[in-house]
Amino acid sequence: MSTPQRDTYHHGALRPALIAEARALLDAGGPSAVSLREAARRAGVSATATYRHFADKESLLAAVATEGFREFGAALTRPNPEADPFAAMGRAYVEFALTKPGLFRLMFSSLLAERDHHPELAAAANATFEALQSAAGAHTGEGQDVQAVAVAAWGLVHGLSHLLLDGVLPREQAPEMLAAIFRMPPPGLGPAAKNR
Amino acid sequence: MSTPQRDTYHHGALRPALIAEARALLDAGGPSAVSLREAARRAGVSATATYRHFADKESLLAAVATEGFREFGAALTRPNPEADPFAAMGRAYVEFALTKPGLFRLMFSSLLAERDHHPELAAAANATFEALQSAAGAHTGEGQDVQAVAVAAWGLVHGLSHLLLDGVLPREQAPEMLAAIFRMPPPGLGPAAKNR
DNA sequence: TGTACATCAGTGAACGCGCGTTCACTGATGTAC
DNA sequence: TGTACATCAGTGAACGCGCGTTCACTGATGTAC
Repeated sequence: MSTPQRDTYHHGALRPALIAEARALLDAGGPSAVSLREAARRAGVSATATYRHFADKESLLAAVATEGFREFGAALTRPNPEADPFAAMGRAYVEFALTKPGLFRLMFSSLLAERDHHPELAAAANATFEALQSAAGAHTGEGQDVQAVAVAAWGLVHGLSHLLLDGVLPREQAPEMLAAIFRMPPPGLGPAAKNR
Repeated sequence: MSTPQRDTYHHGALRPALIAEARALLDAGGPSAVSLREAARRAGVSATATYRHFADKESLLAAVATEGFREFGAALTRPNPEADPFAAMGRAYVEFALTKPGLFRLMFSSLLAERDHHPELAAAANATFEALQSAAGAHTGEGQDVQAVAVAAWGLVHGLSHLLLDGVLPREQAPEMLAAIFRMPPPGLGPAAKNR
C-alpha cells in the first residue's frame, strides 16, 4: 500500500494515494486512527502537501467514505446464484461490514449525519440506500408496508453487523446465525398481522 | 452536573463525581469527547487526583459503561402496560439509545470487546444480554430456533438504534417506524419456513 | 524550436493545542496506645 | 483524652507526544507566442 520513496518532485497521483493510505489506517485502527499527517508520511510526502488535494481532514475522510459507499453498493447488488436475492443482499451487507470494518464504521459515522457538507458522499450513500429499498420493495407481500419491510430488514442486517463488529456476538458464529435467521421468515415476509 | 468550587481539601465523593462528569462529556460529544483532564477540571480537582480512583482512563470509561449497562438492563425489563412485552422491550431498547446516545455508543465500543480487562463491565453486559435472550425465549414459537429469534430481534433493534443515532434514518419518524415494524410479525414470530 | 512566464504541486518550520501519565510533594484523616 | 504516626486523597510541575493547520517558500510543468 505504501511506497514512501519517490524520485520525482511531483508525486503524480497523490490524491488517490492519500485515500489509499487513509483506508489502510482505517482498517488497521478504525476511524480514530486516521490522521492526515500519518497518511502523508506513508505516501512519502510532507504533511502540508495534502492541502493541495483536500481542504481539510474531513474532506479526505468524506472522499474515503464516498469510495466506500460505491463499493458497498456494488457488493450489495452483485448478482448472486443464491435462491433468495433478498437474503443474498443481507449476507453481502454483513460480509462487507466484517471485511472492511474501519470503512464501514466511517461510512456510518457523523460525517454522514452532516450530508450537506459533502454532496458526493450524500449521493453515493443515497444510491446505496435506494438499492436496499428497491430490493425490499420487490420482496414485500401484498398489503404490507414496503417502508416498514425495508427499514426492518435494513435494521436487522445493520444491527448484526455492528454486534459482530463490536465483538458482542461471536464472529465465528456469524455464518450459522445468518443461515438460521434467513431460514425464518424475514421481518415482513410473513403475512401481515398473522400473529395478532 | 458540575460544582467545581470546593471548600474542603478532600472532595468527599470524587469517584462518582468523575463518573458523572464523564457521562456529561459523553452525552455532549460522544466517547471521543471524554478526557480525564476535562472530567477532573469539571469536578474541580487536579488532573492527577483521578489516579486515586481509577488506574487509567480506560478504567474510568469502563466504570461509566458498567453503570450504563445496569441502567440499560433496568430500562429493558421495566414492566410496561403495553400488550406485547417483546415489542415493549424493543421500544425500550431504541429509546434508551436515542436518549443516551453517548453512553450507548460507549457501551458497545471496543471496551466491551476486551471484556477480560473489565470483569464488572462484562458481568453487567451479560446480565443485560441474558434478559434479552430470555424475553426472546418466552416469545419463540414451537419448532423455532430460540437463538435465532433472539439474535434477529436483537439485531433489529440494535440496527435501528444505530441508524437513527447516526442520522441515516430520520429521527422524527422513529415512533411510526417502530409501530409499523412491531405491527408486522417480528422475525421468527411467524410460523417457521412459512414462505419457502 | 526556443523562451518567458503563469500555474501547479510540492517543502520545512512553526504555532498552538490538549492529551495521558509520572513524579515528588503536602494537607487531612483516622487509628493505636 | 491526647498524641504519634500511618495512611489516604489531594497538589503542581513537568514530560513527551501527535495532531491539524498556516505561512512563506521553491521546484517542476505546461502553455502562448
